[in-house]
Order: sequence, then structure tokens, then C-alpha cells
Amino acid sequence: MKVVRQTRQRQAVLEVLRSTRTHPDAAWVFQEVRRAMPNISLGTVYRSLDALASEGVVMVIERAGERARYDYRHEDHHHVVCRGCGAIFDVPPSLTPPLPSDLPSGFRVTEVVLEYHGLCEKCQQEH
Amino acid sequence: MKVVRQTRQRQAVLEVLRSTRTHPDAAWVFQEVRRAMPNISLGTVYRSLDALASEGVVMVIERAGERARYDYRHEDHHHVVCRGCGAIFDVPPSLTPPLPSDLPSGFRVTEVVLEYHGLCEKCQQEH
DNA sequence: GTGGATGCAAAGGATTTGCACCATT
DNA sequence: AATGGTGCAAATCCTTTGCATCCAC
Repeated sequence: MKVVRQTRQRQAVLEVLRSTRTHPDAAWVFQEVRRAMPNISLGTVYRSLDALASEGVVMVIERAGERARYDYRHEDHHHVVCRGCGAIFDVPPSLTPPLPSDLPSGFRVTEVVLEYHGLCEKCQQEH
Repeated sequence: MKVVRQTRQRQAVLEVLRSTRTHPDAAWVFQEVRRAMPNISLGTVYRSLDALASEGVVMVIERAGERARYDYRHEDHHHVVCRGCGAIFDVPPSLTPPLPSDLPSGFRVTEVVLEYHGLCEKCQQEH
């Protein structure tokens, strides 16, 4: 049976994610981890992030055409995304919308995606 | 001032989109358009789709790691996405969730993304 | 005629993967 | 010792772009 090993690289990646409240992308994590571990490779950072995500330790925020962002926060929350600068803000969950009354026959919903897109204060001013 | 030209290529791309109720990707549109216009290029299909999208004539459904899908339907609706086979179903809009009470200061929301992800009947059976 | 649009092919860029070597268990 | 993980670099894959030519206006 497959055992997940506790490597120095994975510990370092997790430590970086824990250390920030932003929602960094893999390149930023890579750059930060390199300060403590100069030989780590970008591929390993991606693999570590994947592993942490599938263990459910970190959350992945994926937007088409944008780099994936990683979020260590565990509390239930939604994301507010600025489409100008790409900043992602956390907001407490409001209500969970009810499921549509007429889902396709037999469809089982496992995740409701609710995001708010728009422009942050700064990006509004720049136009 | 910039004039948007009505080219045969754009008409053909729009015609293909109108002809289906699925949510095709660019490659499928390309393949279909080629039947009527064998010399059209994939680049032109992308440019036409972009143009139609920014005119608001078609809707783009983007999911990270997946090909973009294009949707001609104009009625207000939400999408139900099967994470097994990638099928996208339309459902009538339920209620619009209220905005969070504590948005970041000055943030202006322009779009609320509400999607239901899960497994369609067929993909459940295959596991 | 003029400038936006096209076709072709090459470039782009985030992420993934093959492989030989390394290190945790 | 076994086998999962790492580093490196090459490969992927959808999408975008540069450029010479074309054609809608």
C-alpha cells in the first residue's frame, strides 16, 4: 500500500503556505521555498502542492487563463476576485444557495461554486 | 473609429454555435465550420469566438485545465458541470444569492459565479 | 483605397512528465 | 532494501500572435 512520505520539501512548501494570508501561486511559493532550500525544483513544488491539495490540507483556486492559487485557510469561506489585478479576498460564507429544483436526472452535486468577481477599489480608480 | 466587419468566417462560426445545444469547445467549432469552409484556420475560429464573446453574443464557459466552451443560449441560466465527463448542463436560474455583507472596502461586484459541480448519472455508474 | 480580418506557422506559458538518482521508511 | 520523492529538462496542450496577404467597407 502506498505510503505518503514526509519529506523536507513538502514540509517547507506547507510552511510557506502557512506563513501567508495571501493566495499565492506556485511560482511565488517556489521563490519563497528556495530561500530555505535553494535546490528545490519547481516540479517538486507543483507535486507538493498537488499532494497537499489532494490530502485536503490546502485549497486550490483555479481560474481559467490564470495561474492556480493556493489557500491554506481552512474555515468555510468564499472568494471575491478582482479581475483587474487578480487579487483574491476572503469573505465569510453567506447563505448556501439551494440546489436547482430541476437538475439533470440522476445528477449528484458535490460542490457548489460561488464566487464574486469584479473590481477592487484600486483597480476602479485606475480607469 | 473601429468598425467590426461582417465576414463570412464570423457568420459561419456563429451559425455553428447556433446550431447546437451542447456547449462546444473551439476545436469542435473548428471541425464543424470546416465542413462548410475548408480553409478556415483555427486561429480565425478563436478570433471569431473572442469577438462574439466580447460583443456579448456568445457566453464563454472557462474552467481551469479544461478547454473553453462556448454557449449561444441567451436566457439567464446556470451551469451544472460533470467533473467526470465534462458535460455541461443548463438549469434555470434559482435565486440570485445576496452579496456578502462585508465585501472588501470599495469592491464593486460585476459578476456572481454560481456553478454546480458533481457527477452525472452515467459517470456515477462507472465507479 | 484603407485598415480590419485571415491563414499559416511559430511562439507562449503554466503545468506535467520521463528518467536516473536520492532518501525516507 | 524497497519504493516513493526529487531535480532537471523536455514535453504538453490550449490559446495567442507576428506577418504577409486578402477583402469588406
